Amino acid sequence: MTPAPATRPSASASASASASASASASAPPGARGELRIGDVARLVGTTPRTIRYYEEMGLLGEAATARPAGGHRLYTPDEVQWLRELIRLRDLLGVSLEQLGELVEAEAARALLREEWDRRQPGRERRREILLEALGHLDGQLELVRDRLGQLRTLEDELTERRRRVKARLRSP
Amino acid sequence: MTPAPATRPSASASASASASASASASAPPGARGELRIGDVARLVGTTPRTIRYYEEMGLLGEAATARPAGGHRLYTPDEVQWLRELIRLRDLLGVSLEQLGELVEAEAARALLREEWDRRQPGRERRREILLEALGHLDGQLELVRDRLGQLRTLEDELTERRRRVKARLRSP
DNA sequence: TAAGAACCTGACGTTGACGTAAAGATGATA
DNA sequence: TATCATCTTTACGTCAACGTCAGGTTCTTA
Repeated sequence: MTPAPATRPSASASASASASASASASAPPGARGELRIGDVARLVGTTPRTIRYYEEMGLLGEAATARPAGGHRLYTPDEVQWLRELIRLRDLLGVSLEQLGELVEAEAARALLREEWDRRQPGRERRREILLEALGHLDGQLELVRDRLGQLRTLEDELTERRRRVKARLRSP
Repeated sequence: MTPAPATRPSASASASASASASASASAPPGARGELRIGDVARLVGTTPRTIRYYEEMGLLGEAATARPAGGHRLYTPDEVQWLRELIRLRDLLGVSLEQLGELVEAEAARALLREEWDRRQPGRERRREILLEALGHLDGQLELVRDRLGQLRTLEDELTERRRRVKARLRSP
């Protein structure tokens, strides 16, 4: 249901790709490509309530929490993508929201660091630090994913073996 | 919509094996290899309450539901194994107990058929029927498992790619 | 500018998957 | 045979992850 690979902008001042040509033929809500909570919910296949709940749980970083004038929440395409990833991890890894928070809290920190990165060029040493942290974070997620993959592969093997046996008995009574 | 992850705190206590170790200083409870609910719970890493709940939900077949004299539940090794599989599917696929029930309800039917198989030799035609049903059932499970596998592989690829980029930037600033 | 759609913040309700406590029956063991 | 661990049912409690309703505000559009 979510075919879009859409990798996170892992660094550099990319940011571009303003998805202004989004669905409905309406004026840009946030003067830029920002979307309102209802549209975001439809896009990622959830409800506004859930998004607010995730914010309450601290799963959406500072940026997504910040509120523009008027009090209505607005989300950049990056934030929408971030939400998608959260949901994907939730569904595929089957972790609780709290575990999910721990799992990605480094990611939130990374977003902050990225800002620092963009604004004032950090020194060589600082850059290394930031990149290493991102690396450790990715390794953490990868370990979880690979663990799951291993278990699922084992299960697949067992099921396949059973299937093979049933088929054998179908051929030779 | 949400598959609702298991509320269990620690992932898997497993601690399988030691099937005979528990029988070290105790007489066989069910005159055969049958175990009582507490032992079963320890073996599969859950609680008696959960096992009773699964029975209540109809996840344990007729056999496991049948009660010997005294009213205490007794489980054969096969039934213990069945419970293990249920828990594994629950954890790995992250499905609700209701979905789990649908997913394996054919399995329950299969258990009944197997009994029939053992007791009176079914005719060639009937055997075919039974085997074909088992096959369809296995295919159903396999499809779900493989679907999950595909999604997880995609996720792994994406994470690996990000990792690669971070490492590249670590080498060449 | 007036209406209606969408959003806001509480705050209480719901559902699934169990936990837990009570009061008594059963089983194993000394 | 007494004692104690384990089992039984019944029933209420809990926790996460939202759903839903109320009363008010903001946006968008005719």
